[in-house]
Order: sequence, then C-alpha cells, then structure tokens
Amino acid sequence: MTVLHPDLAAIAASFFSDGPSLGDRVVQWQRVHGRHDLPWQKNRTAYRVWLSEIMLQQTQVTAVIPYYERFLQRFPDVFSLAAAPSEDVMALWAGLGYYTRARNLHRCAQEVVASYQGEFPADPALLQALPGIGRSTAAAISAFSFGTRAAIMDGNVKRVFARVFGIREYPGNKPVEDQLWLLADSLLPQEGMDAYTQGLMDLGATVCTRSKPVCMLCPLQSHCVAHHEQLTADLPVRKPKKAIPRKQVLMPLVMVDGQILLEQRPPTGIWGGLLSLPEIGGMQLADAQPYTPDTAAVKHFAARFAEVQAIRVLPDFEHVFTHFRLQIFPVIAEGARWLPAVSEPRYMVARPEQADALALPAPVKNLLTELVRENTPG
DNA sequence: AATACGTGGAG
DNA sequence: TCTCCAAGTAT
Repeated sequence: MTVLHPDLAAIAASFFSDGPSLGDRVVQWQRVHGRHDLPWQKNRTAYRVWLSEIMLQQTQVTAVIPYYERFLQRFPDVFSLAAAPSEDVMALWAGLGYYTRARNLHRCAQEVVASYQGEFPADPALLQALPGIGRSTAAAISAFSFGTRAAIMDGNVKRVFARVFGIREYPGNKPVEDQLWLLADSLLPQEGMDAYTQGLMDLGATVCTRSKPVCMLCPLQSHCVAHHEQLTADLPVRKPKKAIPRKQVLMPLVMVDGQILLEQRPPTGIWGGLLSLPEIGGMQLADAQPYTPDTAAVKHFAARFAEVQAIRVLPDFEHVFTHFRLQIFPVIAEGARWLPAVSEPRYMVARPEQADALALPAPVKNLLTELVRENTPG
C-alpha cells in the first residue's frame, strides 16, 4: 500500500498553517480569475461535460472548440449520438486525432442509453467503467456535473503540483504518479469541487504555463517550492525522449471519372476505423535511405480496381506522429472504368470534393483537398 | 510498466 | 526546422 511521502505531506500541511488551504485558494482564484466562458461551461449537463472531457484528452482547448460545436449541433443529446451510424461519428471526429476516443465515445453513449436510461451515473467508479473514461476523466465529469469530491490528474495538475511541491522526478513515472494521485486526493476541498477542478486546469493553462509561468498572479506562489528555489524552468522534469523511427508508404490514388478509391482501415492501429487511401507495402526502410516510388507496384495494385491508363507521381511529404514519422508517396493511377473489386466491403469510391464530409486522416484530407484545388480553374 | 495512439500550437 | 507536449486511456 502506497502512502503519501512525508515531504509532500509536510508541504501540503503548510497550506493550512498560515491562511487558506490550497483547495480554498484555488477555488477563490478560479471564481475571480478562471475561465467561465468555454463552450462546455454553458448550459452544463453531464452529456456536454462528458463530450468535452473526451475531446479534450491530450488535445488543446482551441483545437477542440470547433469540433465540440459541430458535434453538439449534430448530436445534441446522448440518444442521438447512440443511434448514429459509426461513419457519421468518425467523420465528425476526423482531424481531432486519437480515433479510439471516437469509437469509445460512440460505444459509451450506447452503454449509457442501454444501462442508465441515458442518464450518466454520478459515481466516478461507474463512470470509469464506461469506454474511454479513465480515472481522471471520471473525476472531472463527476465533479463538474455532480460536485463529487474526486481528483483529476491531467497535464495541468502534474505541472502545478510538480512545481508547488518541488517534485524533481518525471511525473509520468509510475511511482511518482502514484504519489501525485495521493496528493491530489488529500487536497480536495470540502466545497466548490467544480471551481476547484476547473481552477487547477485554469491555473495550469493560464498562469502556471510550461514556459514563462506568471508566478506574480499565482494564488499558490507563497507556498511554491519551484518559485522559491527558482526551479520553475526545470519543473516538471521533461519526459525522457527517444529517437522515433521513420517509415515510408506508397499511397495509390486510383481515380476514375473524378472519383477516387478509398479503403476502410482496421479498427485498431494508426488511424483505426477511418477511411483512407490504400497503402502499398512500404514501411521501415533504413533511415535516410533514398526511396523511389515503385510505380509498377502501384499499377499492379490499381489494376484490381480499374483499367489503368496512366500513372502520375505526386510530390512526397512527411506526416509526423508522436511516435514515428511517416513519409507518404502519393501516386495517381488514372483508370477508364471501375472493376467489380471496388464493391468489396473494405472499399468505396468518393469524389475528392467530399473529403470534408468523410472520416479521413488529416494528411489524406489535405492531399485530396490539394488535388481538388489544382484541378479547379482560377 | 511501458508503449501505442494524432494533430497542431507555441517558442 | 525542431522540440515539446496538450483537460489520458487502453492494453
């Protein structure tokens, strides 16, 4: 059984000895200086809170807002979302990334309808049992929707706590993270859980920022170890980084009559569940090894789907993921007419002009949009 | 416990 | 151009 480290407990206790507790300071600060006009803070319901929390996982507020608005307009409640076709959900999520979130979101809506009559449970343990909801998200949903005393642990909290408590180890490290959870649990205020939870996030997002934190405006400054010891630039300790591999892939654009062949990707792995351009072999050549698109392979692939008349190599480009770089070699295979293989389950054809309405990965959507632009006069 | 999983903003 | 990483979860 893990217990809270005495040093951390001592710092936490110091907040009570000379004025308001950490929790009360955060609550008071949030009410005056925090954010109150984010889209999911208006007309707050568990559904809207849940939707925002899932979208905000590992994603910045500014990136989420337009997606959130579109999603809410198309799916105003959990019932409409649960009843929607998967393609619609994925298409609305396309571009936001981490697509397992969208699939779990859809499954979660269906479970809430089936098991809870469409009402999200207030108990964080029940919330956490739903797809896509982990410990932190469960706490956030419950605190915002029901005022439950449960602790979140996101990037903001890790940064604020690492600085205030002077934690000189990488917060992603399991034992360290265990301590952070214990700390977070011990600091929950008795009242004002919504303001407290929002306050920690707001503090991290607007004051205790990664670079150039504005300690002058921080309600915790007087107790902050990093501030006193001038460690704000060094805390939190950076994630240990490692070299990421580079992969190459050939993407055939099989085209007939202004239509293009798309393929449904498998549910797991990168871009899971999205539509995309087909991929030919590719992968793991040695780094920096020159690569020339194998047009014969493209022609061979395309011949299954169309009577190929011409091949055109497009400029290659790179798409960077968190854990690898993907060099994409697009090659157009222009055909006279479609063959029966296009009606196999994994495949479909669409016009590139429809790209915005399809569940395509960001770089593929960009590529198709470029294609349309080049072929558009003026 | 460590890794897979997207995309884009900021510096 | 490069680095860092954001309202984390699932496996």
